[in-house]
Amino acid sequence: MASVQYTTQLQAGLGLVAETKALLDLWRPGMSTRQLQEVARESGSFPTITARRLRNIVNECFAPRYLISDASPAAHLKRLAAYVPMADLMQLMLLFTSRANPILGDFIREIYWARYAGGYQQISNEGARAFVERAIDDNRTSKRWSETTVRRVAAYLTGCCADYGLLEKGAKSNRRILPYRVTPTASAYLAYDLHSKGLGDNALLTHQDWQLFGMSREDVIDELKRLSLKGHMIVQAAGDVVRIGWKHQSMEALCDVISKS
DNA sequence: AAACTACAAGATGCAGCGAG
DNA sequence: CTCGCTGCATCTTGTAGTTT
Repeated sequence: MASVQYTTQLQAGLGLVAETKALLDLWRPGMSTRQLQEVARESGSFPTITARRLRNIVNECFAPRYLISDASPAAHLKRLAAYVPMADLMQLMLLFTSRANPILGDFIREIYWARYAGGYQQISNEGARAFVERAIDDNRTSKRWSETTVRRVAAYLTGCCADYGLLEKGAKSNRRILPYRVTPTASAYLAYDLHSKGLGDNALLTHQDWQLFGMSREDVIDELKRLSLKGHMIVQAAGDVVRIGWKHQSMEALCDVISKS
């Protein structure tokens, strides 16, 4: 159990799909958070947004999600953005947003997929609220949140899921669960991402990031086998041991191959 | 029963504030 | 300064009451 603290950072912005895409266009490798903020302000891409709000979006949402690890997420997404469908980008945004905001990742892993598997039709903000209250009881927050903050963070969790396509959109307190499945682009990216971080082939299969997409170890193996048909890798499964032959030399190489397919 | 209206309740965008 | 939390304003949605 990663005992990372939960924060209310999601409140600075939920999915921000369109804003993220616009910022990726403006961002250049090597650009700092502050520079991006300035470029965005002067670009005219955000005519209706105040400087204060832009600071929220860039510093509290874009930077923690995509400018970590030497900005590699931003660099990769920028490479992909022009070529791959929005649905693929949104899955990767979900991945990075969940890593930046552990409360969202845990909510998806523990509540969303449990409800999905249980055959429920919808998830309510009340349900999300119960999750938040339990987290506070478990000392996952630095202090006990106020009543309004609990209610709002609960709504942000479901709202963010809606932005990324896991739940029905719109301002609702009870959202329908939508069919959701990892795409080949997202799974190939995640597999190579974990590999490039130094995870062994077997440890990689059970990494918690797969559970954002509701995938068990066996689901991951099946998915990697499908990817092998596309030539991304070679998978050898013998009993409990899995060996993967990695075809691409780097994340950059993978992104280029995906873009050209 | 359907359509319309008015109002309450809820959701979200935004920005200020205190702590460190 | 940055980070994390919360209050406020606005917009959206649900609903009760009224009219057709």
